[in-house]
Amino acid sequence: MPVNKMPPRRKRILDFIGTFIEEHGLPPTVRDIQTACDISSTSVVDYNLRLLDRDGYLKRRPDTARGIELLDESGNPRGAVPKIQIVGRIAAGSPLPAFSIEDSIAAAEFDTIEVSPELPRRYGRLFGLEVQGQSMIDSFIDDGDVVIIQPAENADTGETVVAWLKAEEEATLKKFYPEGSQVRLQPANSQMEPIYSDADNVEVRGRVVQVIRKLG
Amino acid sequence: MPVNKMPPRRKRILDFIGTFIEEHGLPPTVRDIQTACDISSTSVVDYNLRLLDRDGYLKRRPDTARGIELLDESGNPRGAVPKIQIVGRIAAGSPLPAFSIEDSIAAAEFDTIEVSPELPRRYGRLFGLEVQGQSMIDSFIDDGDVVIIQPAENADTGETVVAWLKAEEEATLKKFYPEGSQVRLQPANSQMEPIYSDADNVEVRGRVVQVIRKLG
DNA sequence: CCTTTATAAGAACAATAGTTTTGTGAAAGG
DNA sequence: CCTTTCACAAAACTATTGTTCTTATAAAGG
Repeated sequence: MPVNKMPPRRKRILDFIGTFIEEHGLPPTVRDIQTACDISSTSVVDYNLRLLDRDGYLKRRPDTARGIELLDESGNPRGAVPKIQIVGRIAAGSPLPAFSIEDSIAAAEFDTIEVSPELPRRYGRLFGLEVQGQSMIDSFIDDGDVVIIQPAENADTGETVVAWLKAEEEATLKKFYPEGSQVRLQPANSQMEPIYSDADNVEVRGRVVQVIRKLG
Repeated sequence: MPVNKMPPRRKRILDFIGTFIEEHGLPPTVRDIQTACDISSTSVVDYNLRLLDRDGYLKRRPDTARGIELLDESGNPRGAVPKIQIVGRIAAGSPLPAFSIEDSIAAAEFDTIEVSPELPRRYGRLFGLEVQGQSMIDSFIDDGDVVIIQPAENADTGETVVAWLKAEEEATLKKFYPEGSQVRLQPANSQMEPIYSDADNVEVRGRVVQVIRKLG
């Protein structure tokens, strides 16, 4: 059952559980839900929780007080600190690592970076790349910076993307401007000159969502 | 009672609660703690929980299943999404806003930014500044970037700091190198020249912990 | 009209889980 | 030596909270 076609009462229950956890730091009891959602019986709450469980919105721990755990779209526990895998390094002239998420999960040898929970909430599945060297200097990106990327094969005009230039075998981080059969790749730094390339030569690998520089 | 002088059993209980919440998404019961920490009676768990509560390590909700909430050093609930206040804007030539946290809390009109929970855990109290214009271009910092800062009056050699130049009435973000009665302020960009100033003229306002650039 | 299904209600039940009471031994202070 | 405090233990008690059973209603399908 999709979230937009959910009976209002069930949606209300689901929402309440989220805000309750947010507010109190622990899940609500069946009776908490009952009173908050104006339900006359605990059995009705149980009934709806069972359906929400069945449809993958939450997981219930049987015979456990407050044994409710909210899940995200992919079935993972929500509220867990989002750790984003740094699947490789990006540097002009060096190929990008495989973009397959499955590969990344299989090989658990990658570094991770903690990000704000807001990010996965807004953008879904993300991955990170560490910038090596000062090849991205024209976009204010320093050696060691981590760019958080949402996988994508295409981008809107003006979006900052990870672009792969086939002929040059070069990855770069630029603003994306399709211009007919050409593509203009504009550095964030307005003092630098854009790159023009044939549209066939440019592959968008993902949208850049955030750049993080750790210091100290 | 400081955490390093805590009886081992109590420390073990505190640690267990943390990992349990991390793993299960809800706090443990008294009996969960009992078995995990090899304690013979629930009353002993209760006894230690009471002391941990008294000393500000956690908060207990009476008569509530799993009513344990871990607190951080400042007494705020842990696990809550850390929202950091952007207390003002930084730009060369314009004065910095007041650094008093109390003022910031009083005036609730500020924007906030969500960061990784790791940050407050490692650095304690933080605040944010939004960079205005391209005055920090020499440190790879763009217009609109947010710098996360730990308040501090002094810094170690080589740390990146927010420095206030009294005579120039100018705030800047540089690496800090004290050299006798002089201070060298080195941009992160190695191609740019450092600033030298009299030590009396330089006030450290805080250490830069992270730089965040939002895109998309 | 009958059957099925989804949803809801009320009440009672049973398991889970917080609290209390009583007691013990060791260490500290006088 | 006595008292107090701290830390722990065992058992019983009570409150909370998940679960189940029975019944009811409305909508849908035939």
